[in-house]
Amino acid sequence: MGVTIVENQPVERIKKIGKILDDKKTGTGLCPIHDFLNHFANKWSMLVVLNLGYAGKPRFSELKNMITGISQRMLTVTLRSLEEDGLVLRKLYAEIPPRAEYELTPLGKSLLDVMMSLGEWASKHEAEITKARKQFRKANNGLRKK
Amino acid sequence: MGVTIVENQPVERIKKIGKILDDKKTGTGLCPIHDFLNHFANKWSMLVVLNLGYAGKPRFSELKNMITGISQRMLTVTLRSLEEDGLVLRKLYAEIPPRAEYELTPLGKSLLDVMMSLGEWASKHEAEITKARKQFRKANNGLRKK
DNA sequence: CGGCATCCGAGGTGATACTG
DNA sequence: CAGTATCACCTCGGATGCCG
Repeated sequence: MGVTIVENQPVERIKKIGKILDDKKTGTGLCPIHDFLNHFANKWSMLVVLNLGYAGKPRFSELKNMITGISQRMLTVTLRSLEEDGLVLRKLYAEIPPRAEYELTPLGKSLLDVMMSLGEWASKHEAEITKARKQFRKANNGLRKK
Repeated sequence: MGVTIVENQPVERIKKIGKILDDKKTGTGLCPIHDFLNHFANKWSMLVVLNLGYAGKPRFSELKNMITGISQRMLTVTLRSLEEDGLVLRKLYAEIPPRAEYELTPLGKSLLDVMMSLGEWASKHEAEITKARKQFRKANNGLRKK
């Protein structure tokens, strides 16, 4: 029987990945996903997007309270970055005291869908990963250790 | 009229996100997605997973050549981390010269699906983001600048 | 309240050299 | 070939203080 060929891996999938990876260079010389990750692969961006999707139009302090462990600075920086990328819309009301509202743009909402998939995956497989980590550490205890 | 309620945002989606965010704490006191991101939110992990999904069972050096810009060290570290999380399987053949093969575990393949969604999103919206960035910079030139 | 500027330490990342 | 080890950098991210 066919040992390695195709296996249960659809050829179509391979093509898809190839497209993601190769895609006409972005001018930066990187594939789109790479370029995307450069800006977006940090733990706060995704959490902010998810929480914005959850909350609707939270104010700055509301958002800060929602996201466990985030500092004011990081929330500011992350929001600014997302705003710059066109994923988040910032509305500042010139009131006293000042008020700011944040919400996802349509582009941001489209990303939210993907983020949700990722979140659901994490939620679903979290236990598996934790288990794998323990096994790994047990198996390699004193082996690959320094 | 109901100003903020529901809007065009399905209630079901809100519930889903809430679940992702709140889920019974992971023991670390963080929601699953947060915990996941702590280990996984760096630019290399996702690229390695995607390339492994693409290549099948590449050797170390093959993988290194596939991923633009990654250093030997970072590839090693990333692979080790993924292996520890149970996403990647490493087969080392005791030959001369040595040979190592890497492949995704079933768990890793399930993540691949999600990564592909992310990759397709990035590929699809990359131009939009680039455009948004330029606009943002133009609009705020000398405004929010230092 | 909603930021921004600054300082500073910890850790991520790369270059280089070495080993089995 | 497939790593490990060491070092040096340099960005990330927290703490603090100030402003509109």
